[in-house]
Amino acid sequence: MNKQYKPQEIEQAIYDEWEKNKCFSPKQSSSKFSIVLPPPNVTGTLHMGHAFQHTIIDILVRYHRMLGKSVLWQPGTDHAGIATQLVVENRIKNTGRDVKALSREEFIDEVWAWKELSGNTIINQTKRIGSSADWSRNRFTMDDGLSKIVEDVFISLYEEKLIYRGNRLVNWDIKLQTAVSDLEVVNKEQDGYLYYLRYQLKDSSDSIVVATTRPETFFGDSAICINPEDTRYKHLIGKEITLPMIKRNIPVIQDEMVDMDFGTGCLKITPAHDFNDYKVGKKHNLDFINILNKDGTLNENVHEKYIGKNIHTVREELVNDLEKEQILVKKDKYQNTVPIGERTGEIIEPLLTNQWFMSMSSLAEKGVKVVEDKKVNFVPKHWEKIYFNWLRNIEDWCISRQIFWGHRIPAWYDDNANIYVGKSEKEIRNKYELADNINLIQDSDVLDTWFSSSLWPFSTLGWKDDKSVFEKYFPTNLLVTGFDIIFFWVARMIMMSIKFTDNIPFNKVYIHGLVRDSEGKKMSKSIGNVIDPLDVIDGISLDKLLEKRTTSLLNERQKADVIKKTKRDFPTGIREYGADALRFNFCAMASTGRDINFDLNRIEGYRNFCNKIWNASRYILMSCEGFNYQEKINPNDSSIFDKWILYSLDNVVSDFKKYTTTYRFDLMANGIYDFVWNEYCDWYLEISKYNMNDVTKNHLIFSILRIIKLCHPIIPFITENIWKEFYKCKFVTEKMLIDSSFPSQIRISKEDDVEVRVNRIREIIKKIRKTRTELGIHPKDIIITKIHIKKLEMKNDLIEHQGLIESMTNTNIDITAEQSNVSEYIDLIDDNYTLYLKIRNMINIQEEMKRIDKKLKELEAIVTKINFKLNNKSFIEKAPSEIINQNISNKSKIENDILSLNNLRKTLSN
RNA sequence: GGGUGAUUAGCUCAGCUGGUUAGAGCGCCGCCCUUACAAGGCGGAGGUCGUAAGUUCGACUCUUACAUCACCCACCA
Repeated sequence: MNKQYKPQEIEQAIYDEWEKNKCFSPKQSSSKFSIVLPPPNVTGTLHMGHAFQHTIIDILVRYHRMLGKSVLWQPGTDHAGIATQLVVENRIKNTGRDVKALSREEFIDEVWAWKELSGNTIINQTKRIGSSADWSRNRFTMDDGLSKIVEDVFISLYEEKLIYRGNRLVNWDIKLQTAVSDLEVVNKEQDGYLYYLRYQLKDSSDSIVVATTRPETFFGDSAICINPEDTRYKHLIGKEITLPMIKRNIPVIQDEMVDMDFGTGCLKITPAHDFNDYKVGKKHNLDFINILNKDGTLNENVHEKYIGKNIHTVREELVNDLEKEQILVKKDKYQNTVPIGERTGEIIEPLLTNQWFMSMSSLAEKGVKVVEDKKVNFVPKHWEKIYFNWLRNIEDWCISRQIFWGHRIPAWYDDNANIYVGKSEKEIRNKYELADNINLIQDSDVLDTWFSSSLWPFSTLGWKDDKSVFEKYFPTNLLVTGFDIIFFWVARMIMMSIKFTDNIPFNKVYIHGLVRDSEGKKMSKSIGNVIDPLDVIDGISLDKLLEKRTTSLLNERQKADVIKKTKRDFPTGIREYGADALRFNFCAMASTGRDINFDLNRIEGYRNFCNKIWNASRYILMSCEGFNYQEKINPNDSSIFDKWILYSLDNVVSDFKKYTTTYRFDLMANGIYDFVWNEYCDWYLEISKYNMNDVTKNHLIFSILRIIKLCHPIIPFITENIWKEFYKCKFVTEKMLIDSSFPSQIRISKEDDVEVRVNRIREIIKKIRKTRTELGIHPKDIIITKIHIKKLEMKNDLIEHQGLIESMTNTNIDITAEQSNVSEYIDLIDDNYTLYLKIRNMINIQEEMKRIDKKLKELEAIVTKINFKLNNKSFIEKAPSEIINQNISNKSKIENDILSLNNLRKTLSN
């Protein structure tokens, strides 16, 4: 074995070996564990969020595999309609070609080519992280099988009238020229104005003033609305006003939805361009006047001067004109929110169009129920509230998109706009007995990408094509995903599964946090703080990192900023830390659903931890060369240290199991870290050096193998590699760690005092070491020490391990029955013993005295506090006895410390 | 406007159903290149747990109010 752990030399080979040996395919077993991977979008490469998610899933997958279950991790990728289409459009543009010149078929071919590229990149990245998914079952949402299911589901929902086509107000993305769902719209605050417009009454010289943030929509007004309680305008109800410029007459109506205190109390109603107005329009049976073309230009319903102008840029000109004509009364600064398309960043316009909708209320009800009934559980639980809230206020889902990339809607129209839904034109002609001379055209729209995603847990698991797989692995045990897609995906999967399989898709939903940068900022290309998981695994030079972060930035100032910050944060680039360190980091950071601040220092710490395990293993292999290892431990041979470490290890194992069910990955990682480093390496391995006999060797191998197994789910590469070394030495018979079984509890009869006895010895060692460094005694100077034992039960242990203590403290020890009060000794007092250290060449007496006085003060304050408690009558009466005893024993311990310090003080002052 | 989460050491975070001298990693300080590991060893400094009140024998932990930050939902044009 190498002296240093070098992840880049081992990881690739190990992964290849796992794949070659088909280690990721489910084994035969009566119990199963199944999980689907949230399919990443084929929009490019994986980011830190994916790496985090994969790590969490992989830890559980490997753990359950080691429990001997039939484990299926179903991987795949998502076609991600709009997002992917945009990426490909940009690519085409960047090569200087015209996207619009391409036919639908040509464009889709381009996307498929891109999909190959991106899909492969993603799979390779996933592998580099160590994910043990069953690649033989890899799926893509637009695979034939999955597409067929999408089609079937659509048809069946249509036949049940849960999918319908309707002319409705939808969120229209002008840039993409497609409808998008409510969820794909984000609201942004913006500085704007509130414009006051004067409308003239018909047949009267009177006028009224309305306030609006969108003056350009007045061409589409079909009423003025006032609150029935508003005495200022009561006389106007039923009258008509004439719209400026276009001179169209519209009625004045009343509705209590109008806020009398806002603006003038008069509200213009534009039913075809505002969601609230749409409702008013429906309620009062108003005209729906559309003023917009699909490309965002104004149509012939506006004044001719503005026809063909863009609705987003026409405002300034229009307002100027209104001002000239004295229609604009005034404008006030006003902060309002505008809807922005999530993908394009363009302002979304409400637009009246024909779209396909899915009726949600009945499905949502069932979706609520399974969570209420605890058939599906969210971790952390508070997400259930958010889930309920959304489902209980759900609107129908607009599922059609006017783009090319996606599942084409299986609907055809004849020349009279009759709708036929079916698998193909041929099937439809049969089904509806349509004559050949009837012209049929397929709907050009595709489905919202989340439609196919919502079927993912069953469409990938053989719902239609492999009953044995479906029955065995569905429902899955768990879903691991981010909170940002609870509505988009999680809720819809639950609803669709119930609808089509009559079952839930998963029992548990573990919601993890977001991976942010080290300052807690969202990682984003425009801020230039993105770190690629592969760059942490493989390392990257500063130059390359700068290039990566700035190539997509156009703004020069932004570029300079990013360069400056990157140089500050990564002056020498990023070193290669390996996948295991990255994984351990994610594990350690994954506390209950909180966001993660990604910090390279942390990674380095965990890389060091891997190195620690590496070297601990190396030490044991070196020490046990040629040793005839017996897998069975005979407790009669074990020293108290052997027993102690086995007990502790047992606790770590049972904690690990507990944390897999409570999803406390952070505690899992910390428990292992603490045990391996601070107990196993710092103490047990050090102790073993003093007494390297066959019994010790046997325990060393036994314990390290358990540790390697325990760590494998988190850090699979390094542990598998170490395992190979043990296999070579014939210490293990199973060839591959991934196939081995997770450690079970060792049931050696517990001896309660083992830990106490070991700790006493550790205490003595620590006390001596502490005193040595505090007094500035060089490590090489031997300290003459006497130990006076007060508690007889300690004596045997002390005598037995005297040499060990001497070697670990560099002392010469005399175990004596007598108290000593020779002045060249200082005494450290404990309940059970007193240590006398013969100290020469003391230094810095002044400073030591100061330190001692400070410590004394602290301890005395604590004693005072405890005394206060113990003297408190109600405390004695009401507190449980074990708490009281604890206080009493603490008190005596601290009083000993005080005594020691006082003695030390006395010795020093002489 | 409604909701959720957060606020603990210089930084990043643990602290479960109230009871330890409030912990860890990184960073910092001192000593040590002791043949598993300097990506290391030994030791150390550093916190009135956001503020205020309340419940309790006892509050980092429970209650209420407030402050600050983050996010989500709905938006009065």
